[in-house]
Amino acid sequence: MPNKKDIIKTLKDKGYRCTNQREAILDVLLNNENHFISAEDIYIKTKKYYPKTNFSTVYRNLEVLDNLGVIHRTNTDGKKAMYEIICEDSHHHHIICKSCGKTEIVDFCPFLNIKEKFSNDGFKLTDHKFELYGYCEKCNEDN
Amino acid sequence: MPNKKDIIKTLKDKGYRCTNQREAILDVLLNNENHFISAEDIYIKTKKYYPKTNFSTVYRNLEVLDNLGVIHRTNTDGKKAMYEIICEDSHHHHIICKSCGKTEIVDFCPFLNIKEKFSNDGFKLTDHKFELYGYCEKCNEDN
DNA sequence: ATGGCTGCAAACGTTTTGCACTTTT
DNA sequence: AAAAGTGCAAAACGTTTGCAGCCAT
Repeated sequence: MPNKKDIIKTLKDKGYRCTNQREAILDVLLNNENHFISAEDIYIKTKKYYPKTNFSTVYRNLEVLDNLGVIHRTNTDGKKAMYEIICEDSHHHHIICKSCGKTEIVDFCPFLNIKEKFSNDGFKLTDHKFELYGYCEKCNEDN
Repeated sequence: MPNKKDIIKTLKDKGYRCTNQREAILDVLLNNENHFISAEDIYIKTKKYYPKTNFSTVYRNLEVLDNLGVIHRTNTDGKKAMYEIICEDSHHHHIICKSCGKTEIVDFCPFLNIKEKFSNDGFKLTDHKFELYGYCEKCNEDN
C-alpha cells in the first residue's frame, strides 16, 4: 500500500503542487490498488471527489505521476492505456480476461530470472511488461 | 519461418480470399520476421509490392490476420500498435529500446514456467506478453 | 507575486467505418 | 452470380496542446 503522504511529499520535493484535482486523482488510483484503470474511469471517479475536474487535467496528472514513477501505464488491449499505482512492496503482474476485462494478480515475476542475463548485452534494462491473457471462469462458461 | 503457402491455405479454409493486397501485406510481414513493424510502415512497404493498396485495406487485413493467429499485435509505446508475424517454431519475446525503438530477440519465455500453475485457477490462458524495456548500447552512450 | 496548474476547445495521430464499386471464387 | 474485399472520404477514438485565467506556495 503506497503512502499518500509520501507521494505528495515526492511531488512537492520536485516542485509540483498539491491541488484538489491532483489529490482526487491520486485518491482514485489509491482506491484502485492492484487493478488497472483507464483514464476515462479515473476521470469519472475523480469527478465524484472533485466534480469540476477536467479530462485534460486527468491526462496531465497521469503523465506527471508516470514520470515520477508513482504509477504504471500499460496498453493491455491495444487501444486505451491503463494505469495502476505502484506498490514497491508488492511488485506483481496481471492475468487479464480477454472477454470481460477482469484482472487478477500474478505474483510470479519473470524479470527476476532474466535480470542478470541481459546486464551485459549492451542493453541497460529498466522496465518490463508481463501480462497473461485468457478467459476467466465466468466468460469461459458463457461460451 | 512461417510458410506463406500454409498461411494462404489457412485463409482459404476459413473462407478468406487471396487478393493481391493481402498477399503483398503478407509478404511485407514475412520479410520483417522477428521484428515489430507499425501499420504505417506495413502500408508503405506494401505499396512497393502492390502500389494501389489502401491504408484501410492494411488495417482490415491486419485484423483478419490477427484473428487467425497469424500475426501478433502489441503496443510497445502506448501509441501505435506494432505487428509481427508468428513463427511457431521460434517463439520469442523482445527487448525494446525506449529511446530509439531498436528491438532484439529474447529467447527466454516465462510462460513455460507458469503455464500449469494457472491452468486450474478458473482462468483459461491463451496468450501472454513479455517485453523488456531499456536503453540499447548506443542510446546509453549518448546520455 | 510568482510559477505551476487548470478549464476549455480545438487539434492531433491512429484506427475504424459506410458505401459504392471491384475482384476472387 | 455471389460473396468477399477494396478505395475513398469521413468519422471515431483516445490523447495532447495552446492559451487565458486560476490557485497553491
